[in-house]
Amino acid sequence: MKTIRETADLFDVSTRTIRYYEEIGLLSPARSEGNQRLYPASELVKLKLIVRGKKYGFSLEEIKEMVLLFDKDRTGRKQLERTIQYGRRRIEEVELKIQELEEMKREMEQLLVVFNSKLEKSKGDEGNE
Amino acid sequence: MKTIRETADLFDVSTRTIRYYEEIGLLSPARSEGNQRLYPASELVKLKLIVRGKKYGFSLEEIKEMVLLFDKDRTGRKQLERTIQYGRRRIEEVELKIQELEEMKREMEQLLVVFNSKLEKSKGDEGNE
DNA sequence: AGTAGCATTTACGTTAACGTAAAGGTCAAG
DNA sequence: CTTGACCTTTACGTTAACGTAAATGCTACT
Repeated sequence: MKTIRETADLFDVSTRTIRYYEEIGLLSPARSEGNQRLYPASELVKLKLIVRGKKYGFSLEEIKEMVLLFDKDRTGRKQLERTIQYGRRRIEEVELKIQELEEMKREMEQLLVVFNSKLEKSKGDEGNE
Repeated sequence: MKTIRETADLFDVSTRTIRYYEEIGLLSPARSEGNQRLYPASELVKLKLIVRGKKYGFSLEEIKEMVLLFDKDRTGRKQLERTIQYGRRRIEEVELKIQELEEMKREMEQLLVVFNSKLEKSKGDEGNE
């Protein structure tokens, strides 16, 4: 059970950020005798997912959907099946993002090729700059 | 030479968005006789880069750096070399993003495996729900 | 039991990336 | 040459995701 400060340092975020995530229903830490927040391992796992999700273009609202899916104890079979289905869709979205980033990378590499050939050409005429 | 509306429709963004990109120095369209914006192919290419960049987690400030690199006519050799170097770094960043997204995907798949096994278990005791 | 360094809630402030409205100019069709 | 659909600039409004400050409570150590 880590304090809010320890948790913040662990993920390199501010305590305000952590409290904000609680405000919008993403985290629900335990409390100490004196009402101070205490983060068990399960909350740390959630925070890790949040931080990573943020880093790669998901909004907190989107992340919320994802995290809440893997959060509640899904007892009913139907619920479980739905969760799995929804999870698969999310994974497909991530795959799409990866593919488009790869296309972006290829385009940028193409541009570099163009610039490189310009550079080669300019090797003939030394003397300017 | 497309008008601002045609351009907006082409990329599915608002005209305000396009004007905003001009405000912050990302686009510089031509002008008609009567002072209306006209977008040649080169500006459309830039806008495409911007839209794609946005979609995958880059801020407009970051995109600005990238776009401006491939924008001005880089005449000097030193400038050209620097541009290429900087471009390579950007590509590495994109590669990193891809890798971390792939890790994210793997983790999500792991979670699905866990849920699937839960589902299998619950297949034994039919009768609830 | 005093105090330094944490924590709490409440609430206003900030920035990026636009949205939206006002007041008016431009352009193509008829 | 007059509409109607587009365009212009100016400027204030909005939302997400926190930052920051104030007033106060808790905790660990000496």
